[in-house]
Amino acid sequence: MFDAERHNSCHMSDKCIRYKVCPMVLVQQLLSGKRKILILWYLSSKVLRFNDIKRRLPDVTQKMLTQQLRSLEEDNLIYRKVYPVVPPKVEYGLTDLGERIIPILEMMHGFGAEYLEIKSSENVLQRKASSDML
Amino acid sequence: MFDAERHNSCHMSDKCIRYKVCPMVLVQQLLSGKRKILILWYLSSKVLRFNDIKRRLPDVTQKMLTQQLRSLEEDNLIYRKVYPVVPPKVEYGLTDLGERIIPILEMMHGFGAEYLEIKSSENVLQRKASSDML
DNA sequence: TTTTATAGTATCTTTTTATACACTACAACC
DNA sequence: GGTTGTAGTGTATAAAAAGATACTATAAAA
Repeated sequence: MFDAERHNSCHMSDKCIRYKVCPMVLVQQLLSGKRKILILWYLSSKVLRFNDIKRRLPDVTQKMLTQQLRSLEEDNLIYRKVYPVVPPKVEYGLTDLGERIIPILEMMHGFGAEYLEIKSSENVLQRKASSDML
Repeated sequence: MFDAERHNSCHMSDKCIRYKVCPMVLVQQLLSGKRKILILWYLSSKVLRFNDIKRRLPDVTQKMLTQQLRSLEEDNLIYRKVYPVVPPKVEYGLTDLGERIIPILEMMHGFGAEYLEIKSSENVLQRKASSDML
């Protein structure tokens, strides 16, 4: 495993020095999962049940989703509320800590949209350039 | 692989509808690597050479770092500039597109710091509570 | 009566990711 | 003449992540 405490060579080390772990290394660890950002994003609009999340992530297996959810729960970014009913009902939502990520998620969404805009305009230019060559 | 085009069940789908891919799914793909966020973070302060980055990521092997860098380059978030000298010199830096991520990285850093604050104050409380029980 | 739905767990296999280690070129330094 | 440094590549192996599939309980609906 990647040992967070061993490196603190961040260019904000003046601000980081008070922590044993570099905040950025921590964030990298919290968010580096194949679907964690998306799960947080879906939960940022409302509380969802297990299958609600699963439906939004069509290519995830139950096992993997459970794993990712447990990991986010361990990190205290989401909570898990079990209703003792049959059939089972389990709700997932952001914790107070998790809600602090929402503005970051919103910026990411904005960035993704910009990225797509730029890429598509590049493609338009490329198509134009290659048709000009005919 | 995880097929970005197959899901668009984002709660911002009104804004996403113009794209084939949900911007958030794209961002998840761009950033989900074990060290991508950190690499971008280090490059956001200045242009770095291969070994400069490697030194900042003590637990990464050359091969893995090369792989991550190539992937970021493919996604057009970083550039790679080779100087034809001996010994070799290669510089990595953020592209224009990559620079647009900087504000997100800065917020992440802030979030990480908050997270650590909260966690450490919880630990203080925990330690206090358990010592009170003696 | 059979089917459907929920939120999982258990087991096995495949795929992906990561590691260790050896090797390259050539200039400059000792 | 031997060593060091750079930025890699190549091969083999080990570890981790992901996937497929089958299975659970029980209520309610068809």
